[in-house]
Amino acid sequence: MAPRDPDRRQRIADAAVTVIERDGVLALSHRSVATEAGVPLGSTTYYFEDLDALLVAALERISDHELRVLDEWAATWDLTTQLEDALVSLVLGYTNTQRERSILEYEVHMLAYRRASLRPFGDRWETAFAELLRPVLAPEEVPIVIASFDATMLHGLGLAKPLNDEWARNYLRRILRAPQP
Amino acid sequence: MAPRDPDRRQRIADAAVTVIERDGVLALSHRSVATEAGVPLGSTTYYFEDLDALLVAALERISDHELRVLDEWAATWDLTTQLEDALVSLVLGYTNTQRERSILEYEVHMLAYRRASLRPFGDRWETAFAELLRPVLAPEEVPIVIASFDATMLHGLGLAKPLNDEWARNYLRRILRAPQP
DNA sequence: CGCGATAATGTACTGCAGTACATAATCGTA
DNA sequence: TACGATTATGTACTGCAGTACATTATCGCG
Repeated sequence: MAPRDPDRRQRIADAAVTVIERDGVLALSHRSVATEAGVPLGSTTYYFEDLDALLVAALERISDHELRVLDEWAATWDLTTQLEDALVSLVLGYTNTQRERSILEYEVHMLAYRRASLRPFGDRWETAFAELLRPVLAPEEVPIVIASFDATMLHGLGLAKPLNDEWARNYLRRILRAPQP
Repeated sequence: MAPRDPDRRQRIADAAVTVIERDGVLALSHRSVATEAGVPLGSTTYYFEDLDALLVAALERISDHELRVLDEWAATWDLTTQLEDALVSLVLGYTNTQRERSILEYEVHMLAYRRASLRPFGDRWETAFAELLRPVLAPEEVPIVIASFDATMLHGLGLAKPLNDEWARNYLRRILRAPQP
């Protein structure tokens, strides 16, 4: 028979994303997701082998979304000539208007240290970011700029107040305009 | 009556530290700690109101230790004249020989975003670090240098191989020797 | 129209965790 | 030495979570 509700699997995965974003990765359970999605408990176990599969599906969706945002960012700026502005804008967008999501990203990064099945998600975004930077930077500069991006992000997320535009710019400028040794 | 075993509370807290370091914060439970400490289950609930109290006690001990390490570091180097070398040495020490501990530090940082009771631990180390840097840097440089430290740490922890000495030095140098705007 | 395959569900089983608490052990002191 | 205050323990209770699985619903198709 054909599925009665062909999107159900996706809807469950979406509910998982919602739960994770709202309450953190720890709050993920078959039951919390089933409630969130408005489906019976049996559905979540029917569509996902076990909890890990559900988590992976949710992280996949989150990750996909993040990569899309990153591509849009790359399409908006001319990275060759506007790298500094582009990076500042990216950082501010994340820390000030995508705070929850960004925290989640780093949460996953940390989780990945302990749970091997999450390892890929820790790297996916960073790899894509590196891909975008590669054409406009010397190869050895890429990890340096990425590290400086992380630094600005962490600083911004740690603040109670929104990240200051000039602070971010100043930090990134030091890296980008540094004299090569 | 006098306590039969006056150090028991400490021993339990130590066992909690061991569990957390070995298996992560998620693995912490009354039972796992009791087993680790070799005490009956009743002991952990006797000495600690609830699991959160136990977690806090463990994080306190970890935090204390980290602050002591930081003080030793500050005493070893003349930060006024050797700041670059000192920072490189600190980063390498953490990423290459204190890897587990360092990951744990960032884990707690992330947890603190969600659990209010852990908030203090996210900041304690950073505050102490800032304290040490304040005398040798312009005030506005302090958060910048801390951010660069975090950047180098994250980069180092993300690598499969040990962090490269020269990479860390190069990164930090860009921040420290940048021309002031 | 009915039948079989597939989709979907509800429930029950198991294990673990936090916590409460009645009970026992211990030791200073009168 | 006996008592009682305090320390310490074992166990039982409760709730939640993952998972298995028997059962039911649905729909395409002959």
